[in-house]
Amino acid sequence: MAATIRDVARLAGVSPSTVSRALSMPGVVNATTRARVQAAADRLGYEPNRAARGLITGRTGNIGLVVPDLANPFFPSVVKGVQARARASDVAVFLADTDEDARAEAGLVRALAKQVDGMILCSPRASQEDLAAIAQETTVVLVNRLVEGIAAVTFDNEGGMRQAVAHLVALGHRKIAWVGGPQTSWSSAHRILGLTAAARDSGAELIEVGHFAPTYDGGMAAADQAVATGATAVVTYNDLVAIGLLARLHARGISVPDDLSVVGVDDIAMSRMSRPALTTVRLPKQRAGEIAVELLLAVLDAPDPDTIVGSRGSLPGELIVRDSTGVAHRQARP
Amino acid sequence: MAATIRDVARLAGVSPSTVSRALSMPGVVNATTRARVQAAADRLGYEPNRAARGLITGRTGNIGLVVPDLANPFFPSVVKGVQARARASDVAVFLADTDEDARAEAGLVRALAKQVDGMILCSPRASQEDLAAIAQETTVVLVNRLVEGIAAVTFDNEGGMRQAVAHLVALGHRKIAWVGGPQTSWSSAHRILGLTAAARDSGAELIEVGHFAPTYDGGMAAADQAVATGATAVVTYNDLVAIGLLARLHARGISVPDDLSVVGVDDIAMSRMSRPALTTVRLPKQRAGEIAVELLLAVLDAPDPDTIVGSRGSLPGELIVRDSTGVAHRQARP
DNA sequence: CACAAGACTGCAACCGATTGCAGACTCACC
DNA sequence: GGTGAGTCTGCAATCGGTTGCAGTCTTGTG
Repeated sequence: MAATIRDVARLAGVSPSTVSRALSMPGVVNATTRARVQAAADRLGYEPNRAARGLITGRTGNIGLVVPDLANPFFPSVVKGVQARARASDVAVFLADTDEDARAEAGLVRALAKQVDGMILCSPRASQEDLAAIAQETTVVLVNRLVEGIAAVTFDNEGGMRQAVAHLVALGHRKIAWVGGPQTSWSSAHRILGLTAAARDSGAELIEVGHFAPTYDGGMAAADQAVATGATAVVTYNDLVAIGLLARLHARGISVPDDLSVVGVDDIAMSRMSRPALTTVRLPKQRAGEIAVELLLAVLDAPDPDTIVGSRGSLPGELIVRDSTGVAHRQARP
Repeated sequence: MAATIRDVARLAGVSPSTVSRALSMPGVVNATTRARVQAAADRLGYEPNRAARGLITGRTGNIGLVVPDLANPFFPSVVKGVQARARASDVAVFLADTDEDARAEAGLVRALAKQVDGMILCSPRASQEDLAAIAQETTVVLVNRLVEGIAAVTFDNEGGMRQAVAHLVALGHRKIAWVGGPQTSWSSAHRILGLTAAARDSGAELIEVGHFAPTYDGGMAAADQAVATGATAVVTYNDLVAIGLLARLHARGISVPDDLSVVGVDDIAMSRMSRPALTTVRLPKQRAGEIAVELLLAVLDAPDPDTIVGSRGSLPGELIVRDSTGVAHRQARP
């Protein structure tokens, strides 16, 4: 059985209160006493029980993290960022995977809320109303989603899309297809805004191919429709979709980038490994996780949280040019 | 602020004890009273604070999960399995990523131990002694590692390697190279045992190429050495390595599978997306996570945990044949 | 040498739950 | 109507910590 504060107190010959103070408010306790307590604590391998502390102080030192699907390589990156930053502040992380189930989300948040100081919801699938309700009960930071009145860290989707379009237009592309993500995806909606604006500004034509699952198979499914548009370049919702699309194009004997250029979004690890290596808009996923933690801790510490809610971070994307984009030298296919 | 048991009690006009009983020991409480309590709890959105419960009952309903690196696609799969199974039993999961730091491992376990009922350590990098010490203090289940006296769920490395060798030998390969993982990797050590035995039994020659990082770059680094052995087939520590190896072979103009066959291990999502699609030994990663939770819960519930420790699960691998393996029709390269 | 100020430390209450124990109440039966 | 059995519910202690308050012990000063 793990050592309690009483065990340490007994061994050091002091009261539990003194142990508590010696460990968490050094300076208040006599140096000699503190050394004795420290020695006892070390010998027993004592670590205070955060849960118990949380009952008193209202701060457990735990945070919750909810993601839709860890199998999507985007999320492990964010989780890693959260982990790293949390560890640096001696904060432990509860992780929940909702399996893309919007209803499960609220329930999980509820269950976790009691044992954490606050929660980070990454790309939440829940409705705006549900999120607002959740934020009412516990401190929340959103990642990759924007809801009125809730602190959030997002990616600059518009800027990223502008970079992609500028790159393609510079290569001579004038007809660009967009393979969208899930209908309900917040980021998909914002990416198309950026694309539309960028296309308009640069005189290119944008053709929407529709909504697809944000997966390899979704990309396979989208490929033929993208080709049928006659576009010379395709921008996809994310890299997984782009890679699935590449596979289908390869199977059909359509050459990338000679016949068709392809651009993804995210820059997951897999993207540099695809053939051809994927041109993509890199999102600072890990950084987003780190910032989310910082934002959450800041909100928790703030006397007036509302001042901070306003300061949300929008992280810039960065175009990574690899081999899946090239000069538009063929006419559009029939 | 979230509702406490006292709030519910006040609203229902009963004592906190009655609320506690009404919610967790139905049958003991009068039906009328219980209904009143239930209504009050629902209205306040009451969820008991597990941490507080844990102080009394010794069971928090939380478990800890430690992985070396979420960026390695192997681990998110395991985590997903753990998540899914834990959620089914209404158990919450603490996740920690050690960043491949063996020393951090023990510290993280210590910090988490107090707020969880038990921990699952996935592919722990810590020494056998440290693990034994950890298991002394808290209930532990290992995944992908075997240590005397600790419950564990492992993969049948030997069996998987036998399947791979049988496949290659059937294709006519007689000279097989092995690209090993990290020196300290338990599974790498066991895979080579299986390979050696299988090679011996089937009259094939096994050539060890050395130890490499379990990453794409590790595979790139290993490729040239693997080719230099003159082997007609290569088995790699895992799929990431195999995919890196494929990339380097492609760059050098070495055709897979015509010039060289490649077999990976794990069957991560990426493997079917590589070009050529990777033949690999599929490990039931998610299942391993699920079983680890079951094992942990069983050990926790067992009156005498030692009886269960013996019953460790070894999960079979399954050879998935794709396009990276073919008939050995060329002579070994110089 | 007495006394006051200041530095430490311990006592006890508290956080949000659970649970053994005993008191209160209902009801049936003699 | 009194008594006993049985059912239900509340009291109070407990878990592992934290913290306001008060008591003790030093130490310095007049």
